[in-house]
Amino acid sequence: MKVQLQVLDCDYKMLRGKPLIRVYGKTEKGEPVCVFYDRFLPYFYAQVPDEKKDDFVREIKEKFGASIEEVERYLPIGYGPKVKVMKITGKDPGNVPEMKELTYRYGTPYEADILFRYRFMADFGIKGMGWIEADGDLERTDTVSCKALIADTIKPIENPKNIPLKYMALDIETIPDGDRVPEAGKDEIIMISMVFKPEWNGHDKTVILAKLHKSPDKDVMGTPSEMEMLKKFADIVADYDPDIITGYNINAFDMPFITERMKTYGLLPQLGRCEKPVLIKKMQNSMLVSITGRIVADTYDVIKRDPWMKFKRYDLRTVAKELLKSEKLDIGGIAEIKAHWRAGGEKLDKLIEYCVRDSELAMKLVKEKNLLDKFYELAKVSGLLLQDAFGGQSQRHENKLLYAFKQRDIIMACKPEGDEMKRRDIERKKVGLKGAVVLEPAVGLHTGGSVLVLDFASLYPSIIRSFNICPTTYVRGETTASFHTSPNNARFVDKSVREGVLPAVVTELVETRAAVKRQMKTATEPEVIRQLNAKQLALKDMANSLYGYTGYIRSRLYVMDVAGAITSYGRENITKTKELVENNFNVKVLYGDTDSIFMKTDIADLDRAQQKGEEISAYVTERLPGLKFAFEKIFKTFLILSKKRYAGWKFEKSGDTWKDKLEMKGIETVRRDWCELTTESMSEVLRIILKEQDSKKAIAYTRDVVKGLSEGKVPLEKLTVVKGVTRGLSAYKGMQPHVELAKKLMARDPTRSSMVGERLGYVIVKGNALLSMRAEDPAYVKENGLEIDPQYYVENQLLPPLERIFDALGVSRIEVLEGVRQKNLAEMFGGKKSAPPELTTLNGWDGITCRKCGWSAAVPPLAGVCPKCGDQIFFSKGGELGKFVKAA
DNA sequence: CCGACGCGGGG
DNA sequence: GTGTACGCGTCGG
Repeated sequence: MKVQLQVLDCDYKMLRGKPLIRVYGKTEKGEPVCVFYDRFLPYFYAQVPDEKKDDFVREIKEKFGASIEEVERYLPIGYGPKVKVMKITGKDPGNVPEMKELTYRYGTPYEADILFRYRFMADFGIKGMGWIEADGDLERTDTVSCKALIADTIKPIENPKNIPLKYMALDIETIPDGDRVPEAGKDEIIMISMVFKPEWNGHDKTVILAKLHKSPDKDVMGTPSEMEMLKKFADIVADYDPDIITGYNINAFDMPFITERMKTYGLLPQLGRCEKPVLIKKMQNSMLVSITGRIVADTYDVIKRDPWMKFKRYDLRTVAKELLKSEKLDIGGIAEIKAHWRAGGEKLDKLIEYCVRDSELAMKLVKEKNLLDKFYELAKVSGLLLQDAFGGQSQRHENKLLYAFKQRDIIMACKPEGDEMKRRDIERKKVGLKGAVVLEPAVGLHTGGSVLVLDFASLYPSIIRSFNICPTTYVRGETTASFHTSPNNARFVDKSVREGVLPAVVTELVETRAAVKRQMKTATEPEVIRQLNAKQLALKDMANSLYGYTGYIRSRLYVMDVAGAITSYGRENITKTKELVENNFNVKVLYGDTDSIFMKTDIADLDRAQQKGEEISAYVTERLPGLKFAFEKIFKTFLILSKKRYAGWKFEKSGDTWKDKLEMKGIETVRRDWCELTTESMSEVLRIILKEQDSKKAIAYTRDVVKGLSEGKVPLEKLTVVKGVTRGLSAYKGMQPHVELAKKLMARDPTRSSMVGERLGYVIVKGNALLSMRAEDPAYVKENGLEIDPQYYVENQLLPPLERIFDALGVSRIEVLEGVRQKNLAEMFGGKKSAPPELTTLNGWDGITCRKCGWSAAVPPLAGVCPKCGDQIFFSKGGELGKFVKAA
């Protein structure tokens, strides 16, 4: 029988001494199917000097029962003819690493570190999320949970469709004792929530608890123990049979935790579509979770890595609020989970709701924000399995190039190991890899006329294509073929001699993208347009990052000359362009970076300025073959502080109206350690400078803010900086304001068991203590009439970013602050530092002391406890102790 | 301008 | 599982 399916996953297992490939996928009808294939063996290539061949062949045959065939292939690096290499076929993929090491002792292995499943997929032309047709017989098996077919033939087929998948989002709650992050070795899971799309047996969600619980809610289910809950969880996963498992930070937390808890009870964590248990791999920092037959998609991972999604913090609270306008449920801090769990009743209901909400948010992120679309397409473009498409760029290029090399009879190099990595490190330190050129900026504010910005559309891909740059066209030594020399003095054969693989791949990516964009214009269904857009983005990603792979130190195709050639052409190009425009047009180049040039014209009219831009674009493009220098945007006013830092009043045409916007690069107005006052002042100063072109007004505005600060007129909310307490307080080494505040809060309220997980807002109050010690809770400041420290806010929050701006305008700090009332200035910068107000009222007592360690001081510390030992402190008078100083 | 730490998310 | 794979910000030199 024949079956067609979209490929979700692929693995292999050894069966009766032979590897059995298993391709997991879904049919058009949405039925999960696994295709077996048992006639494929692991192989790789070896190049061994003639005099060592006999020994090598004998040893590898003896040790591994390998069979050897001599074949002709091109080598991956350097232009040259095919050479004779040995194709070594083994019996077990597990032996290949050892065979590779053996080969290194005699010569050079190739393709000896390609994962077996990718070896198979590349040879059969199968791609992740692509479609295949298999012909074979139904197979009775208990190793996979879905229908299985033992295939005679497997081949890729064309089908642009994406099968609707089944999604399950999950979230667990645990209750560690004390101030710790939960540890699977010690702490129990108390509940697991799951959200289903589409629904499971009439449930769109379900929550299971690690204790018996009667609930009128059909979606809530108690179990006698954690172990029973975990069993139930595995049952639900098997019964629902999701394709995608998602959740927030499940790779680093929930999945490893569940897996380990199951193991402690002797339960095998089989959550996949075969007999293999969940595989958790911890790398230096992050975790890798593999569940065969399914895809684990961690929304946190996806969002954190997406360069387009920038947040102050990447916790679920922040991300959900920004992206979904939906919030996590508030249960009063993470430490409250235990109390809610123990209390039962309504409190437990609330905790259940809290747990469900987290799963719902993760599901919404995936489904409403279509977070996975691009990864489906990246899988199809690169050939990687969807699970692996979440990884880095390098794997995508590696796999894409493996396919391309194979089609051309070129063998792929292995990844660098110990010695080779050392060599590369040293080479890089010695020679260096020169990057792009950044033109010296004309620092300052540019007004009058306009600033045109033009840039080279996909510069590096264009260079790779135009100059046929590739490891396979790189000339080493003598050659009779015709070649050209790059600005960094590397030689590449002309395209007429041999087209490079990189140029061919880039061309395919760029042309496919153009075709997809054309399709988008005629498509009508939103669903289709979305998918096409994702595909277009994936193609763009791949095309633009291929250059990076050539210069990546762990690349299989790392040749400094090749990476250097691309950037050297880039540098030459932008320098040439600068000359071209300055010599032939009435413009002055103000700045340029890598592929863009900013030029000042005296044309104020937007339409005429654009016309000039188009003119320049055509002129340059005509003179630089293979590249397109495109008009991008106009700035009416442009402020440049330094390389990579500028702001401009941008105008872009949409339809036939001009839309304006303030654009900022490298000048952040939002940063997590800045208070709102700073953010707001930055934006306003930039707005005044760029839109009103009135630096006097900007200075006056700044003075007003400073004045407001010194007079205590700025609301505390605008001065508050929020930071999260992420670990136990004793785990912090250095001094951080929010941590010190947390310590104070704990001291003030002994009922608090932990601050971990809390987000603390703080302001800095007046005083002599170290900065961090002067962080205070805004509410406490209000209640007790404390004063904020205006000097801190002016010197540390407000002025540093503003000074950089005024600097570029040639305005000094003195000028900015001039005219702020003399009294305030003296108070703030003049020297004498005022003590907290209540200290002046210590009538009758002459100091403060700690009875326990003897610490003493003239003024009480804000913490209200001894800064040395944390014990209670007392008023003192002539050696006798007074009463306990209660800070509140 | 560097190299080495260190941290993120989760309960 | 034929794997070794961050990336940015801060701090001290």
